[in-house]
Amino acid sequence: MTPPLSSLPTKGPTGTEIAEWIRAQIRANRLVPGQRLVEVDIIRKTGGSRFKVREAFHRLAAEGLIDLEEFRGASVREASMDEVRQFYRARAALEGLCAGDFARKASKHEKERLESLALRMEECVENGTPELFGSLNAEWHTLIMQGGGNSVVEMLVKRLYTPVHHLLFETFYRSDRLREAIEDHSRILEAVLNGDPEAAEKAMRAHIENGHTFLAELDRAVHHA
Amino acid sequence: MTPPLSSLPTKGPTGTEIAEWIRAQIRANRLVPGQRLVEVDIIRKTGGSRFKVREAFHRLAAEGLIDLEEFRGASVREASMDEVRQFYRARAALEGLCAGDFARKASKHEKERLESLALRMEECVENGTPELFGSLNAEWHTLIMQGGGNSVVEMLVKRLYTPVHHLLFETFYRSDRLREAIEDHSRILEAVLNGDPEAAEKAMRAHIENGHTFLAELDRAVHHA
DNA sequence: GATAACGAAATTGTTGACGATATTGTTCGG
DNA sequence: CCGAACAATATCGTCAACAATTTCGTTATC
Repeated sequence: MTPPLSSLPTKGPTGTEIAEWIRAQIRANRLVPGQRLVEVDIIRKTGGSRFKVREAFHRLAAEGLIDLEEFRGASVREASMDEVRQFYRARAALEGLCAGDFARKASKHEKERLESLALRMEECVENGTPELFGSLNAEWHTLIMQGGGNSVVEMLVKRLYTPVHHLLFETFYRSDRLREAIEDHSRILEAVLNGDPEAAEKAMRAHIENGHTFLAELDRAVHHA
Repeated sequence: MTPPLSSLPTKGPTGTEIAEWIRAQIRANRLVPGQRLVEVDIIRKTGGSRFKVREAFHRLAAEGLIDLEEFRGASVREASMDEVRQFYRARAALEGLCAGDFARKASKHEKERLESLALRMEECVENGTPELFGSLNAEWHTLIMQGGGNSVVEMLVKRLYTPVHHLLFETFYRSDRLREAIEDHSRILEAVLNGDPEAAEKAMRAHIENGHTFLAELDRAVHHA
């Protein structure tokens, strides 16, 4: 067998990659809840084959990120406000667990990094750079989850984030919520520095519940208007 | 509106049904960790087409229940002991959350049902009927999760159960573990009857952590032999 | 006897075509 | 002008055939 020419470089994306592309689109709010995902469009935009696109669809459907209806294709799943509440409560329990573990076994370097992130986020609030706050905040939560040493929980939490990512992003432009978050963070940081797992868990759970409360009130205000 | 499954007589199983069949096989320990899943075999045993089987594979891979390797097909994922620990810790946090919510808002009927289940499980230990204990135990946990009113958490927990179901099943034949579980259950029941969410959460978390401790010691004993 | 090279069989990856269904557009009658 | 029946298009579901790759048994060589 002589595979004559090096025809390798023209390799399309794999199903997993397409799924990640779709997830990214959803996080970036370029695909909004309820929007239909037409196979041909995805093929055009990603270069993948129809087969791979469908593979991606099934994976995302299993994650609960999209709906698959017979002969009607895929559409971005839209979470009800009650479901959003459930997402936040689940995250509170899981990230609380991680925060406790992190307080239990964080290294000196990790603690310093956490403190540094907290300081930089405070600067963001003063300087009015919410986009930077968002990425630092993601780093903050990732650091604690990875430091907790439970990759299963980390994956679960990531899946809980994606469906509400666009909502979360809005809150970064609300300076009152940011100030509240800063206070939450300092409480978490203090508990971690003191090596107090229970306090860290409690503070993290409160932090996330606060985030949901803010979101719920925002939604209620919009609904009344 | 929805012409579901039964109204289509001469049609093979859908992808979701095949996935559920595979899950059931894994839970029943008829498919053991590491075992390869050959497409043709699944087709023969379920009557589904190859296309549907692959659809099921991708769903299960997204759940993390099977591994999918290029040109090497699917195989039942085997969890390391460390991963099993992470499963149990995640479950402890999530089911603890549900137990708290359940204690907060369980109806009189639900409380009675919980008490009844506890009594019947005690009888199982005395009568030596571990299979029945297993199904009652499943009912117990399901009741608390559904009563908590968080279907998102319920789904997450179910996915955390499946990969360790065969291990869990073994423990039902250990009367010492069963007696320990009975005591855990009575503590949870008491907290629920008292309407004490924090105690209920704490007791549930302890219950599941105990379950893992037992499993870990069992594994250590086997490993030393 | 051990090892490497080879080839047949088994298994999975991919593509394209065709039927089934939903969606949209059009026409007709009132 | 409006609504209902009908036709055209778009989109999805399924399957069968083919290509690519691994796996495993066989043989040749040292």
